[in-house]
Amino acid sequence: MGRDALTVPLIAARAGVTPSTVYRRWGDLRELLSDVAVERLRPDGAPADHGSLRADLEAWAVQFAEEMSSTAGRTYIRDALLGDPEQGNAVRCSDYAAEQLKAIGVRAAGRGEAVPDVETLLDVVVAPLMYRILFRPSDLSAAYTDRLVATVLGRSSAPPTPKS
Amino acid sequence: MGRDALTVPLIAARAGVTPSTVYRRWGDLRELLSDVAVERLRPDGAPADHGSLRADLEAWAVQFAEEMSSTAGRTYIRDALLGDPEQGNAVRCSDYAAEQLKAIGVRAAGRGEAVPDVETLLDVVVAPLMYRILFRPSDLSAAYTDRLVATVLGRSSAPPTPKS
DNA sequence: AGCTTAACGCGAAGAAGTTGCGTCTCGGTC
DNA sequence: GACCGAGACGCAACTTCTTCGCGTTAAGCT
Repeated sequence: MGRDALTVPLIAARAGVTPSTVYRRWGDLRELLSDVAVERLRPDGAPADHGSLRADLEAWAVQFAEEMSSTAGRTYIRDALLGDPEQGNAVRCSDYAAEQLKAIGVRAAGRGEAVPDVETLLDVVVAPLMYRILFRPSDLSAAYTDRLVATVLGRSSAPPTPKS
Repeated sequence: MGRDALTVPLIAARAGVTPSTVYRRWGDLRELLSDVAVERLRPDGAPADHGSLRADLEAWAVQFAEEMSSTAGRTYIRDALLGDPEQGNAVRCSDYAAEQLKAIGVRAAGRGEAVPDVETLLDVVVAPLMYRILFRPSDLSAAYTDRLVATVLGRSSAPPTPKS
């Protein structure tokens, strides 16, 4: 069935309940889709270990870019952003990325590597990717993501203001 | 009247036409709001001249952050993003920022200053601001925007890959 | 066992979205 | 100057979604 032809009565029928139940629980189709989107955007597991901070970040960024820039990914992002005016679901999406980056950072620190702040990673790697996905149809090639990672690694790797 | 209580029949009545006319022309309330949002997000005029590239960028970034992070601004951004699956309106918003940055850059070049690439400015200054506005409720203080500007000015100011 | 609370189904009423048809106006053409 | 085609709009009927009150059921607690 069509994605944008989705309606609350259809979902209710599929779920075996009446539409009023769905309306009472979620109040709106957008809120429901927003919750669904957040669930779909949740990362599967811990980011893969490639042996070095740079390799981990590059691999993660490439995968992130691919998933988020796909048609399905962009739909989920838009749904997540739209359905919740309180930004709760948007924050959740950002937290997913932050958690993954945090895990990569902890692992790198275990290897003795200098690790950039998560906030810095969000600003330098995630934000440009997301901005381009949402606002500009551009190529998010591995070369581009690698450049972003190189930027953040070439910079002050241990900022004086740790977050935790 | 309530912002989210807006409906096509209301708009049609205000415009003195029948709802079917509005539906035929825009097809959807979201598309209409998207077009309205883009119009509202259009910058008023050329960015102010403060005598130096750094001052111009800082002033522009602060104003941009204030406007976009306000309740009205975020609503417009969301409307613009949401109403157009083809991303045409989102691209338009990004182009607005790019044009402003371009103007600042041209002016700085006229002064003999080294000017960062517009793409770089978008990645380093605009993207983090927009990402935080959309995904993270954080303070977009002047200190933060200044730090973003300092980052982009401290970096390679004339990348080897000019865009135009 | 009896009570409270929350959730659901049901059905009606209201509002929004959709469509086909007729009319009008604006161009261009003979 | 009259005719004709295209596009846009109003009108109205129809479908679908959305909301709401009421009665019922099931779960948890005393």
